[in-house]
Amino acid sequence: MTDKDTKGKILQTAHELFSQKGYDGVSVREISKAAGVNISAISYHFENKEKLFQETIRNSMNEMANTVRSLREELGKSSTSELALKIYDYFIKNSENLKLSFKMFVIDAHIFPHDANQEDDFIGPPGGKVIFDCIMEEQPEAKEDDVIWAVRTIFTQVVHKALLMSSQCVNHNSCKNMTGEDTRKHIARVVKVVLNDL
Amino acid sequence: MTDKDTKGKILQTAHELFSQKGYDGVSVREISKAAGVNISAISYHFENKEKLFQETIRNSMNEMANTVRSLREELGKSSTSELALKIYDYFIKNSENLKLSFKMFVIDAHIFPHDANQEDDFIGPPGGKVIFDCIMEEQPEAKEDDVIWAVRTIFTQVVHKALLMSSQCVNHNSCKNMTGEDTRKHIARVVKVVLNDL
DNA sequence: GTCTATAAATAGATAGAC
DNA sequence: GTCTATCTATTTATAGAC
Repeated sequence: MTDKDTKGKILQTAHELFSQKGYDGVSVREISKAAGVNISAISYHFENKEKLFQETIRNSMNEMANTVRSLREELGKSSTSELALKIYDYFIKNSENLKLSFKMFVIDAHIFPHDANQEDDFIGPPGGKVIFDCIMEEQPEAKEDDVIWAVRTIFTQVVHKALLMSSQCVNHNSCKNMTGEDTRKHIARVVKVVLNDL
Repeated sequence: MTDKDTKGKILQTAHELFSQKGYDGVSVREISKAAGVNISAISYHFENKEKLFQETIRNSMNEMANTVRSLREELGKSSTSELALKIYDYFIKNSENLKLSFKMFVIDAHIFPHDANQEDDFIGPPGGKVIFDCIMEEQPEAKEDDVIWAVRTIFTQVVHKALLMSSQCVNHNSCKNMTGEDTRKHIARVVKVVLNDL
């Protein structure tokens, strides 16, 4: 089973490098070297660089949605605020996933696979459906449109804050005096006022 | 004065292309060709690709902050909601600026110039100081920490929404059913609930 | 200040042996 | 399924004529 080993190592390494440097910032040579496999193994397993990237994105989006789901299950019937912070913590800890899913979504949009979001029924970010359900349990009387607004507002804050915190820009003026705890308080407050408006 | 012409054309073209494709996605050849100048003119005027990029970023950040300032002056003593929507409209119309300032801030952070934000006194995004002032005029009794939270929350929504709208991802599942008017309503509502909490 | 020509490195992809 | 070797194109950067 050297197949699965090699293919898996390539995928994992590609994930890391693409999220750090973007699609154009990484060469297939670099990926193969970092993964400890031969260059031509990438062509063999993924046909070309573009298809490797798309496969990586698909994995990343799926993992994101699945993780949000499992975070919700772990927490049980908890508050939306707790869930949002759990998701934030996950993004910080596994920032590669977030960067791949969002940054590439915006920057390398031309090669972003259109079937990457598995939640075809839900209009929103991957994992958004879980937050939606959480809010609906907390406030069963809320209208659906309002809850979708709430999900997007909360998710935007979580993603944006996690992106800034996990980037190298924390030394920049705009991010100065921004600690992880400050950001958590910021998010919690956003959740509070958003839910108050439902 | 072919000097200023050439240098200016390079800067303008670099601005467009970098914001579309990112630092690694554009070659200096491509820039020189699109700008209608000779390749070596870039080395001559900017030394190398990296310094051209940093100069472009600095211009973009300055223009962003200046525009937000002038939008505020145009509006006179208006509501924060109106200002936020004006800024959103500006980002949509001039999305290259936003992409350069934010996307590169996150993705090409390793070459982001540390002196790009001219508002050294204010902790927040370029242009954030203007929103801060606007809120303080609207609610003079508000505490500074609360207003900073409000600025960041509002600005995050505006930037994030504008980024999504100006990307090619509008055909993606996550962005389906998202029109410009929906987004404006979304932002207006966020401003409303945030200011209510001050 | 602008040009041509070119150096030197690196890119993605593949042919063919094993 | 993995390897070496290599093709072709493109990259940044610069030397030197005008």
